[in-house]
Amino acid sequence: MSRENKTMYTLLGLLMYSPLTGYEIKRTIESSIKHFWQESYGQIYPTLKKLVDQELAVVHIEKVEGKPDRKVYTITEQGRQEFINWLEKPIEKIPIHKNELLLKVFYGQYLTVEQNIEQIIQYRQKMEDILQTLNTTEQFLISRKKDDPHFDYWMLTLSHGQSIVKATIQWCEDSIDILSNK
Amino acid sequence: MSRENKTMYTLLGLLMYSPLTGYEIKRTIESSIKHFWQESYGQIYPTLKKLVDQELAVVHIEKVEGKPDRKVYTITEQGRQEFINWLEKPIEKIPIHKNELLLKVFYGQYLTVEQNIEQIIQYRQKMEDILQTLNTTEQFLISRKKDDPHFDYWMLTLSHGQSIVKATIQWCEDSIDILSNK
DNA sequence: TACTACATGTAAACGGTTACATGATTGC
DNA sequence: GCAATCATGTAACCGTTTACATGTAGTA
Repeated sequence: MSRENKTMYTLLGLLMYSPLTGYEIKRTIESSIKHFWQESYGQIYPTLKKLVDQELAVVHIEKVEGKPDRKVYTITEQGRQEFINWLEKPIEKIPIHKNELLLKVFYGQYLTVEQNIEQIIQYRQKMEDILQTLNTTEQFLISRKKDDPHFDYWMLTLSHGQSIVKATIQWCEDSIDILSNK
Repeated sequence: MSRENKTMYTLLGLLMYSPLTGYEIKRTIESSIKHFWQESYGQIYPTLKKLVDQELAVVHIEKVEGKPDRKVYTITEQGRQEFINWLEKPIEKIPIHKNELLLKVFYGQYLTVEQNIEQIIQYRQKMEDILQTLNTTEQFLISRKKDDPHFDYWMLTLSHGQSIVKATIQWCEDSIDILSNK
């Protein structure tokens, strides 16, 4: 079995909720877990094929007039067990995240203080944009999904994003202060 | 030129400080930027070769009795310019970080509340371990490097790590509370 | 005796994105 | 007429890690 690749479980988890096509899976990811998880078609379609090979899902083809066939994937009982099995396991490694801004800050001495501050200001702006998006998603969830049994868990992933981004913005502000007093 | 690979600039940045061998570069990374940046030998050695090819660095071989030759790399004037050039550019994309814990939380409805809490408790423990390491590094920096001209910038990268980890621990505690009241 | 530190390097595999191919329908 | 949406899929490439090969010297 693969060492790091969690695409299989990502797809199984979505199929637990309802049968989906590859295209719908991509769209669903885009509107729900995008802020901490992404999958490209280059991963999704081959993985769906694997799921069928391993009998964790079944396909049935829906013919639609004037459009390409829809290949709808449905999770099997085996698939459900495999998914729950993964879900119950504690996570092993927390991989580090390469952060280019921090790399530049680490080498900050080779620029002027002003240049460093400018860099951090631009980073803060990006963080504020991300926070906006998260807040919009939160409003959407509250207004449209608050009766969904998954609601609380979806909100937890959102509030994680908000916490981290807010902490990052605070760090930007503190850092700008520190550099300004140099 | 490559689209995403920043290994070249990472190495140039270290060589700006002093000439180093591939082995020393690896060790230096381990003790300074490890918490937000990693490079493996499989990246370092081929990249050093490229730096020499592009005349951004030069090698000279030091023969040591009883040990393999040391290949010491020194940055060239061209290399310094290339490095500063990269350093001045604002960062473009902020890639999202795949977070397996959040993926599991997102699918939390398929487990019991207790199982989710347990998962988050274990995650918090890992975060506390990371915080410990960061604090130790901070003490080391303060006691041994506080007169280094890079000190303030090194501290900024450390405090970034501390902020994010603390925010994550806080999120864990809040989430455990929310789930306990379900 | 075995492990760690020193030191260099490569090949294979893995995980992932991007670009491309194909083509109908709907809305501006 | 053009862009977007629906829909499937692959090939090429990129970035990275892991495992291996090689060998000495010191230490527990």
